[in-house]
Amino acid sequence: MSLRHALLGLLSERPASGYDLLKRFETSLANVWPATQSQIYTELTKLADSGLIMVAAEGPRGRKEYTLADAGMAELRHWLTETKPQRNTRSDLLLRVFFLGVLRPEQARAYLTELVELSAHEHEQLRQLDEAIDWDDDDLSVYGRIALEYGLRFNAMRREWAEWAATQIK
Amino acid sequence: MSLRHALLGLLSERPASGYDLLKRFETSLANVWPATQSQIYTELTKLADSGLIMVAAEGPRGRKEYTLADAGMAELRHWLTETKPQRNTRSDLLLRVFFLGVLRPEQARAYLTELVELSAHEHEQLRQLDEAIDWDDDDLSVYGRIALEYGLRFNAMRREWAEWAATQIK
DNA sequence: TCGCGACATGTCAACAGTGGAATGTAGAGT
DNA sequence: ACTCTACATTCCACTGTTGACATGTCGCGA
Repeated sequence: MSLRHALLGLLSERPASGYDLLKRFETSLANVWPATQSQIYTELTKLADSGLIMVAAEGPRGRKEYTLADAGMAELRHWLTETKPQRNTRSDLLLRVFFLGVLRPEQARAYLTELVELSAHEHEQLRQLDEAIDWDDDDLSVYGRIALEYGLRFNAMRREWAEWAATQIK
Repeated sequence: MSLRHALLGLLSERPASGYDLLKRFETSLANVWPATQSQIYTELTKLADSGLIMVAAEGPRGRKEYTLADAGMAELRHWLTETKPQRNTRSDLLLRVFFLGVLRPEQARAYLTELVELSAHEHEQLRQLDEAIDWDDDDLSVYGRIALEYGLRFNAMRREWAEWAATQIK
């Protein structure tokens, strides 16, 4: 149940409406924890019901601006410190690798080459994002930069691995 | 819907019962596509209903041994070649990093240090697994080895990243 | 002033995944 | 003969995720 914590986390930075949060999911969290509109609105209602967040203000188009309640902040901290990271690794990308043996060698190699390109492409996207943002010294910047660096290193690693893997076939 | 393809993939290697497949999920696929018992049995029934697999033999304890049908092999090949890998990246581990700012610096650093240890531990487990298996030249070995190498590189990367990240704080 | 795009929320059906309970059999060792 | 473990399947309630549909408003530019 990490979606609720993602929402609490975003609200810990500043108050926001469901719509605002949706936008922020699409941009900053898209690569880490994608969420749909329906999921976000449903979860916000539940969070408000259980008192972890509150409606602080109502705006123009039925807009409801939520803020983090004390209980919400406590829950967020608890999630960050007390709960152990659970292995959530589910990768259809890697799953396919296990079964490449049913294809002809050149098809298998083609799949790995696609992965090389995919990784290179994603790496480039992140690099451009990195350049576009002017990083400050605040928390958001420090941890945002750390998360982005993960993406860069991950894609570099995956690219090299796929290149190596292609040489292993046949 | 990758579970069905994972099952098709395993059955492409050799016929098996639900119980057999469960064991193989627990060992070889656990790090890539975890699945529970209930999920596997349900999916096998659906696959048999739609004619992608067949009950080839019935054994001792109500055991049903499934084999891949031609249609199943076709579907497996289709999945491997035609469908593009979809970004399934959902990482609660990385999600937390975004919000480490709400903690005190030493707590944030502690989290990253935990990640270093986790990565080192998983790396070691995979290294031992690598040693325990005597790799042949067959398809299973080649692609199994490639997948395992991914795990090794991934954990090495994550470890270095977390070590670097810890130095970035405060 | 009219229309369009961005803002804004809510609901629903369907599917995927989790965890546990219930049930029973075959075979190996004592 | 007995018991225990591994084998083997089915069902169920609950939560999480997806995608689509429905509905409406504000404010800006032509």
